[in-house]
Amino acid sequence: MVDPQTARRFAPARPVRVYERVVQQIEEAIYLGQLRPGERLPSERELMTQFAVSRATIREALRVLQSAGLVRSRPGDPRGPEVLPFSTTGIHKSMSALARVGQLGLGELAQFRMLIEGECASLAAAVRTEPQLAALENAANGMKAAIALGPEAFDAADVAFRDLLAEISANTLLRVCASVVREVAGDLLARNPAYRPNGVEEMRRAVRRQRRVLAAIRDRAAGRAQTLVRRQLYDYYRGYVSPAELPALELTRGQSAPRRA
Amino acid sequence: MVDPQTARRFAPARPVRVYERVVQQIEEAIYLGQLRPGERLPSERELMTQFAVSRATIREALRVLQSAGLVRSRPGDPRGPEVLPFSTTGIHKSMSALARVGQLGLGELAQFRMLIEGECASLAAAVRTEPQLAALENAANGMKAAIALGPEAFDAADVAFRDLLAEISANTLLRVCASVVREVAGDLLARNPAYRPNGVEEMRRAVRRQRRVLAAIRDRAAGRAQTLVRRQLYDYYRGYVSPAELPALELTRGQSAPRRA
DNA sequence: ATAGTGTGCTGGTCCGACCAGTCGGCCCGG
DNA sequence: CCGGGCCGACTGGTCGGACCAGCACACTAT
Repeated sequence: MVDPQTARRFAPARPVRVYERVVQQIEEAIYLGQLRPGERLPSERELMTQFAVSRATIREALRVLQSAGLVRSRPGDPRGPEVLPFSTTGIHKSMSALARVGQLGLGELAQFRMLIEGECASLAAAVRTEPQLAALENAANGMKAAIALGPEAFDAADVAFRDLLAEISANTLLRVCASVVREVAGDLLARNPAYRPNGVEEMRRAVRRQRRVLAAIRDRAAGRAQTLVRRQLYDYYRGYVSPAELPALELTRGQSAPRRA
Repeated sequence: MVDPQTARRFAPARPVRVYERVVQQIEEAIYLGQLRPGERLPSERELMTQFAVSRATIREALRVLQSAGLVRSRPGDPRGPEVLPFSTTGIHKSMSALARVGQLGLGELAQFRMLIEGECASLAAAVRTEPQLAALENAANGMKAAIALGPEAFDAADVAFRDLLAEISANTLLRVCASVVREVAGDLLARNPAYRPNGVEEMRRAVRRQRRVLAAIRDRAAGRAQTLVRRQLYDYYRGYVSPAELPALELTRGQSAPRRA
C-alpha cells in the first residue's frame, strides 16, 4: 500500500498534547523497568510539580495509563498510584471491541480458536515433559469430576485443561490469544439465542475427547493432537455459526486437511 | 481456578467512578451503532450538561475513549469530537506493550508469526479465487520490481504480498494478528544490534520463494504453501533469535512436521 | 502491649478562567 | 454577479483553586 516514491521525508507537524508527553514519559519508565510492578508513582500533586503541569493534565495522563492497564489509582492511598504487573486485559478489550463492533462473527472467532488451540496442542505434543503430562492428566480427571458439579464448573475445568495445553506450548502469544479468543467467543455465544449449556452426555463426550488429546500428546503425535482439538471445537460451534460461515469451519476442521508424521 | 462452591453470590460493591459511567454510555452507543464512524459527539460543554458532570470529568472520559481509538478530538473543530472507524491500533499497542515489557522475546514472536502466516497461506490455498490469484501474482511482480528501489521499498512490497495472503484467508482475526505481530517483530528486530537490511541477493531469493508459495496456492496445495511460508520466515529470523529459542523455531519450521494431502 | 482514635495526605469531582485553533458566514473587491 | 479574504463565535487544551470522602500511619489512651 505504501508507495516508496511518495514516502514522506518530513514527519507530520502534529501538535503534541502536553498530557501525551506525560503519558509517554511514564510509559517509558515502566517499559525500561525503572518503575517495576508494585512500585508507586508520586502523588498527583507531586507529579504536577515534577512535570510542571496542572493536575488536570496529570489526571488525563493517568486515565490513559489506567485504561491501558499499566497503573491503578485508589482514592485515599497515601502511597500514590500503583504500577500494575502486565496483564492481557488490554488485548482482551481491544479484541472484544473488534467483535462487538460487528466486524467479527462467531464463525471467524471459532475458526481462529480452532487454529490457535490446534497449534497449542501440536506444540505441546512436541515439547511436553513428564510432569507436564501428569498435570494434564490431572486436569482431565478434574474435568470428569466436575461433571457432577454442573456445566459451569465443567467449563472451568475444561478451560483449565486448555490453559495447561497453551502453557505447555511455551509460546506466550499463543497462550494469550487462546485465552482471549476463548473468552470473546464465549461472550458472543452467550448472546446467541440458540445457545444452551452442555448437557451431561455432552460433557462425558468432551472428557472422552480430551482423553484422546491427552493420549496423542503422550505419544508425541503432534498432528493427531491438533486434528483432535480442531474437530472437537468444530463440533462444539457447528450448531451456532451461521450457515454462510460453516464452510470455512469445515475447511479448518481438518476433513481433508492437516496430517502430521 | 474458579471454585464453584466459593462463587460469589453478590457483586463486589466497587465504587464506580463518574467518568467510567460516561465512558460506558458512549461506548455502548458506539457499539450499538447509534453513533456511526464519522458522526460527531456533542461538544465537551454540551456533554457536560447532558451528563450533568463537570468538564474535567467529561475530558477524562474522552481521553479514555481516545486512547481506545474510538474517538478523536481536534481543537477548534466546531462540529465536536469525531467517532472513528474501528482500527487495530488498540490491539497493536497492547501487543507492543507485551513485547516491550520483556515478557515476549523475538523467538516467540517469530514462532507465532510462522504459525499465523502459515495458516494464512494454508487457508488462502484452499479458498482463493482466480482474481485473487491474479492479484497475488501482481504483488509478486511488484516485489521483483521493488528490488531495484532498495530494501525499504522491497519490504513494503513483501508486506503487501503477505497482507494479500492474509486477506484471502478470509479471517479478520488472522489478518489482524499477522499484521500486528509482523510490526511488533519488526520493531524488536530493528533494535537488535545484529540486524541488517536485506541484500540484493536475499531479496532475489525471497522473490523466488514467494513465487513458490504462489504456485502452491495456485495448485490449492494448502500444506505445501504453509510449509513454504514457515520455512522462509524461519530462515529470515534464524540469525537473530537467541540460541535458547532456536529449537522452538526449528520445531515450527516443519522439519519433521506438517505435510498435507 | 494493644486497641482505638485522629490527622495528614490521597484521589475524585467540581468550578471558573484563559488561550490558540478552526469553521463558517460576512464583507469587500473584482 | 462571483470569489477570496477577514472576523467572530465556538471549539478543545491547559491552568489554578476548591471541596469532599477515603485510606495509612502514627499517636494516644487503656
